[in-house]
Amino acid sequence: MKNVNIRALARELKLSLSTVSKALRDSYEISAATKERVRALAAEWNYIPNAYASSLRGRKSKNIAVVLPEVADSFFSIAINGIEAAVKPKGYHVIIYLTHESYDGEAAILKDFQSGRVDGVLLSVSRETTRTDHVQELMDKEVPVVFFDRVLETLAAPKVVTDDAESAYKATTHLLSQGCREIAYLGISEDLYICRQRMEGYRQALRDHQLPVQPRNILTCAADATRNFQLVKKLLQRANRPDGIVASVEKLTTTVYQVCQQLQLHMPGDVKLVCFSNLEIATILQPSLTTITQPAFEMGKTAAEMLVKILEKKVLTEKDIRVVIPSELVVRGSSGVK
Amino acid sequence: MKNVNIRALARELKLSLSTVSKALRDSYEISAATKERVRALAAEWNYIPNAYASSLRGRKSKNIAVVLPEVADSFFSIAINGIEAAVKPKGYHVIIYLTHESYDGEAAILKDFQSGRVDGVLLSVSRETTRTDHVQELMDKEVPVVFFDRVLETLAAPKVVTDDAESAYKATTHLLSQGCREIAYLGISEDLYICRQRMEGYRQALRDHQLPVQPRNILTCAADATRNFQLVKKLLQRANRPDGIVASVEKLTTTVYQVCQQLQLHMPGDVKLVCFSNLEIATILQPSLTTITQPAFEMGKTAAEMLVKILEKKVLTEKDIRVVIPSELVVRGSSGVK
DNA sequence: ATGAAAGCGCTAACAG
DNA sequence: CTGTTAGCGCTTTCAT
Repeated sequence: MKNVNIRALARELKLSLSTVSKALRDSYEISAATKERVRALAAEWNYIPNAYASSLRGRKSKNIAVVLPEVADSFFSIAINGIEAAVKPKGYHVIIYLTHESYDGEAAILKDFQSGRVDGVLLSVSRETTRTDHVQELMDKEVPVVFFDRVLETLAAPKVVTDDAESAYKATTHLLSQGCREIAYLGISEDLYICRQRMEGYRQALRDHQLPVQPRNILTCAADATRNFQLVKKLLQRANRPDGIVASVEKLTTTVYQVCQQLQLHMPGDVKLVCFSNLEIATILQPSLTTITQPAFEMGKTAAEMLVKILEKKVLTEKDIRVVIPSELVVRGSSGVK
Repeated sequence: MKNVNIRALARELKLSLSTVSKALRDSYEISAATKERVRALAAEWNYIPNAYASSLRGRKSKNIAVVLPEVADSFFSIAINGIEAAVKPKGYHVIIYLTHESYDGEAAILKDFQSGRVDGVLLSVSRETTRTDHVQELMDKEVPVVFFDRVLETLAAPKVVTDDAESAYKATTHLLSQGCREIAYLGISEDLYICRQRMEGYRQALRDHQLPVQPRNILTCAADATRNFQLVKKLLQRANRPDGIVASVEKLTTTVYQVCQQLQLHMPGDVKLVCFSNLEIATILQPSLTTITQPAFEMGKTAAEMLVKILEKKVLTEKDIRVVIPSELVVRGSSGVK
């Protein structure tokens, strides 16, 4: 790469390596005059410290990893901004890794972190992830992990989540109050904790209204878009088709609208819909989409702040602290309110 | 971090450091038996090489940077997948950096790459970027840069782009053939090369149809969503308001639909719209959105493949090679076709 | 086929 | 206040 290193600066200035190093790090041991000389030459020569050398030496990289299922999802893309906002001022670099909803991908990525590449990890697990050992192993190597959104509940690591069960409860109750009696729940995984929580909220709402929880109304849309389309289509072609849908994930918005279009079902007349989503375009859909809007930015920011705190050894003594930031039900046209 | 290093393995196996190192790298100098012993213990002890030590020594990191304006945009999020697809098999890591459309952010990020943190860079410049020196400086330090989509035309670096001018030409011609006579063009920057190209295509189409290019019909929507909304609203409130719009960027879709909604303008009756966009939801909008769909995945993949080739020294002798992958005009409801 | 030793660039403990 | 020195963990000559 480049050859301006501390040694070169030292030689030029007729100083020792360590003096230059200390001067650059603004050590109290170095005289103001010397510091000035060093800084001047460093600037002039455009000296950039070698990241690997400092990391090797100091055993910290100032890199934090963000491990996500995907980035084509407004929740995650907004969360990234929150994360960046929190760590940039602290001088950390954000490295984004994508699992593409694959457990193997996730495990391979975390494995790699054992090489010391990153100082800490922000993790939102894949849809497939049921095991915890890959994360545990990393934590055993003293790499701090903070979960956000899609957490592994049983691990003793900090977690930042939203009130999934309550939100789904609210959404379902809202649909009930709009007159729905056959409400379906669309999940993307049977294992994902947040999906289970959301489903739980949905079930509880039904129970609290003396309505039966029908297995036929609970779908897992874990496949590709075309298969999800078929699944939802079948659902909405049923004789006793649902008159309300709670969709647990943004992706399913398109699916439901498309199916309704094809089946000539009218929203909100024939079917009402609430979707967990941070999509900006919720307002321009016809009808506009009633959403549960998650605090994506805040969740990312909070998780990142916790991680930085841990890295800076203002250690959280409670390893399994859990922060809940509530979501908001934003009522729009798709649930029948003009 | 962790303490299983080569030294520990060597000690345990009663071998020298170098023998272990060579064995792990499958050197021809080492006997099969020894290799086996080494590998076995390495596996058992879960040895993971220290990334910084190897990088420091070998002056390569196996990291490539992807520098983007933002990630909440389907073009970029899909492009990332193409990039990953290309480099994962080669053992490279993808590190995503976000400029948030800021030149300063971009410059700071590239500056940091001079530390050797990454072996090469895939770059799509910010809306604000007019200067080239920050990139030139990096290239001078022998860090290979490959542009994709948003290129700096004057730099002698490989570029992967789509046929921006032609696509805009096609879009405009399409609107003309649908009967539009007062067509507006919405850009996001006056400097961005691709925006200029798209605008050029638009102008050329008008000229070829003996229509005047009206400055009043060319807007730069470079600000936040609310201000863009105002701008577009003003445009569509004009006495001689446009009957067609070519929007150069996905973000503006929402804006245009919202304005039409508020002004009670009917698409495609009152206004027709074509948008550069890879949005999946194009089909569920009312009316469905006519798009110019860019080959996002292929562009990312191609750019990444070029970069890898350069890194592996199958050098491209032509530094300023330029690959053009065409976009596709997908006609839907918003331009008046059912 | 194996090992000794130098060194990538930087930091920090220890001396002066 | 400045300098000497010993590594961080790994790869790579150059011996043996």
